[in-house]
Amino acid sequence: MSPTSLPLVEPACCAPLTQAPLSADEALVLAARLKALADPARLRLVSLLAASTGGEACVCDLTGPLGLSQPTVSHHLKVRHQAGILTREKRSTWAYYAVVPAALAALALVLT
Amino acid sequence: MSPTSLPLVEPACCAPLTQAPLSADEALVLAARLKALADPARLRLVSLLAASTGGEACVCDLTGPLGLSQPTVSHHLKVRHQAGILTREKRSTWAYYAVVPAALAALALVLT
DNA sequence: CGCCAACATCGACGAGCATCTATGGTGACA
DNA sequence: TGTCACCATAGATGCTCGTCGATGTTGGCG
Repeated sequence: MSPTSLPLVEPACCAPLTQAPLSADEALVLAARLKALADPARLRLVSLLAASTGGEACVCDLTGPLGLSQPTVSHHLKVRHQAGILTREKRSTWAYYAVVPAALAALALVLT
Repeated sequence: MSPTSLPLVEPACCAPLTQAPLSADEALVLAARLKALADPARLRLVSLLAASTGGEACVCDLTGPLGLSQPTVSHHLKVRHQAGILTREKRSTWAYYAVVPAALAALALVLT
């Protein structure tokens, strides 16, 4: 998809699915956001981050529990950061990622 | 994945993502359910069905608005029926599909 | 200044999947 | 009983994407 960032939080994008039929464009945006979560590794990433102290963790803390290589973890983090689901903060050598609660809430709302 | 049906409604499966870290198995199940929605055509299917009178529609009513061939629509409906998101009722010549509201609600709950 | 650790990027490979055309099965109706 | 919709299945194809190894970049430290 687009290599640039995809604003997730601000517009609720669409009304709940069960209200009005989705346009092709709206469906495209929503599907992209759901795809950002519809993967075992990415779901575990979210829960690992959320359960960490301070709600954040660096890449090196995640490769172990996930059983994935460092480039793969870094790739997932980047994709989901672009989707607006994660925040990224670089402190010296380490890059700390955290979950954006509003992003998940917005998706949940669409499912009614 | 398994060719047989996948029970979606009954167990909430997992606690909200932000509570406890997900096991690999739980993540697999959840991801499968999210993937059943993470596609533009399938999202539009849900909204079309939900917005129809009586909350149901037959295959021939969906191919037009979706712009997809009949086998493709039939395929999507089958997959999501197996995922527990849709119900199927055959009346004479037509096959009517409807949304299971509880299935969407269960997914929304996991996103907290 | 030189070395090392943490992270990002690149290129490639393989699995999974959405879609199509063609075909089979089934119920309605004259 | 023959014909015609409606729907499901089968097989094939092209694309997306998750994953990896290799390499580049940057900041800390002796």
